[in-house]
Amino acid sequence: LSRDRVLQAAVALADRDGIDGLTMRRLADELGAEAMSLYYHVNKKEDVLDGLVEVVAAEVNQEAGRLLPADPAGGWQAAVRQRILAGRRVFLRHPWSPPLFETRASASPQVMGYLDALVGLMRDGGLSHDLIHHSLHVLGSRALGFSQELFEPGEAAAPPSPEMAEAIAAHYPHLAGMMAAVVHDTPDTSLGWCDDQFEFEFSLDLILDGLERLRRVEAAGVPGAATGEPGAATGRAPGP
Amino acid sequence: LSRDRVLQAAVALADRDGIDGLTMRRLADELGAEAMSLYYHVNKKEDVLDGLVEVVAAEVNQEAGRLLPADPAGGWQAAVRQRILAGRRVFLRHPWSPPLFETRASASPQVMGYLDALVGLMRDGGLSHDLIHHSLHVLGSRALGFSQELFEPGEAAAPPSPEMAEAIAAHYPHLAGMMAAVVHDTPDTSLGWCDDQFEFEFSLDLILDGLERLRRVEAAGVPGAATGEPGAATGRAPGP
DNA sequence: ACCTGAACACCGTTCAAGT
DNA sequence: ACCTGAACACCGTTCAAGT
Repeated sequence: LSRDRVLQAAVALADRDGIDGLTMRRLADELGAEAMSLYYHVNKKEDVLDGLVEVVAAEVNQEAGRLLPADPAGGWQAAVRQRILAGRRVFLRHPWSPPLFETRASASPQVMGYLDALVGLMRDGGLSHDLIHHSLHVLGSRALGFSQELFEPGEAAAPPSPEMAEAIAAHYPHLAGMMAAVVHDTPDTSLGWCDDQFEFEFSLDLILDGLERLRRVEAAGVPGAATGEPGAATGRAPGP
Repeated sequence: LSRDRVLQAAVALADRDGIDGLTMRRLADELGAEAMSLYYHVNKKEDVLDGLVEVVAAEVNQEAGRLLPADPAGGWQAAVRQRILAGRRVFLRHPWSPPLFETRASASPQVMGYLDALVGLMRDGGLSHDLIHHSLHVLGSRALGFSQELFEPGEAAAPPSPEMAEAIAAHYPHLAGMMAAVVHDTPDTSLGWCDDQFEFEFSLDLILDGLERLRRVEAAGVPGAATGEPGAATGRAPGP
């Protein structure tokens, strides 16, 4: 019994039963010990949860570490893209972990290390520190490899039944129109009308593309011109 | 005592004590009743949490409903932007609610109504249903008015102490460089080196701008050309 | 119809006690 | 040094009982 073994067992338990199934008592059971024994290796349950973030983030770093150098033709975007998609593969294996990262990422050395490397890739690509800072805000959790969907994958992703669709159409005409059009236009994905991997990559590319555009603005003009104020960033005229 | 009064009290309690302070027993106390009385008006605690999403989302719709029509010169982006920023004002008042939305938005008629109107605005702006669908994925929770930060506002947002900065610099050179540069470049915001409102608007504009660009691609070319496959969206050549 | 008390099955955690 | 049993203060929830 050790802190490490406790954390490994906790990951396994969460993978199997979800985060709600992770209980100090059940965790101890899993290890063939009494609940109170855990407290010799761990301060509180909070400490276990912090440790889980650390373990999963380490897995992300390991997955990212296995990557071959990205095709230079793809620019900094290709390098960032493949790193983030590597992270995503890990989160698909541990779907209970994103909510944990959302509250605890800031405390994790492994996460800091991951982001440090990501910032390095962007720096190599010629982005200013200021633009990189903004990019971390735009990416949010996507920088790590997951995104919080409003309608979680698998639920709204399943095609609604006809009578359900009818009811939706009556109250939410625009949503209904959108759903009908999407299902119709992409029959190949109609078993679930949202392809999560596709949408993740689409979103990531849209953001990386926007950042690259700002990099070019910076490179061409006055430093800070691209990031000085909202609106300026997108070329809109400042409001009244 | 009624379902409505229970939910109102729950919002007030969460505003005051946070989501962890929201307990069936304490909620009953707040209402001058016994814990078990609540179960006459509510099925389970889950039902209360669903209700909270509904109440907050209704507040978002109310805030959005008060908006004047956006300046037509700003295009669909101005309309979407002001609607989303209205939502954000509500979430600033109820900071405990985003995690709830992340798991329960799909069940909420109020959220559906909000999104329906948002889709309508984009439709008016000439975006295809397909592009609108992607845009909801890109925006994620930002469509509603909040974004999940990896480093939560207020913590990493405070400038690190000198010795802390030293330690960070040793292990995370790129992060340290970024932090130093950002603090140096924007001394006016140095009391907290991230201006959350600015970053939210910056990110939102970057995304809306990317979507508008795709709309123009669609308008100019073959339908679906802008959204057919990852990479195509950003003009990159498809990978091998 | 609406509310309640007692009770049950769980939590995380403390603390004194074991080896 | 490491583990444990009993106990405490809390949970959500059921159920029979009150008015």
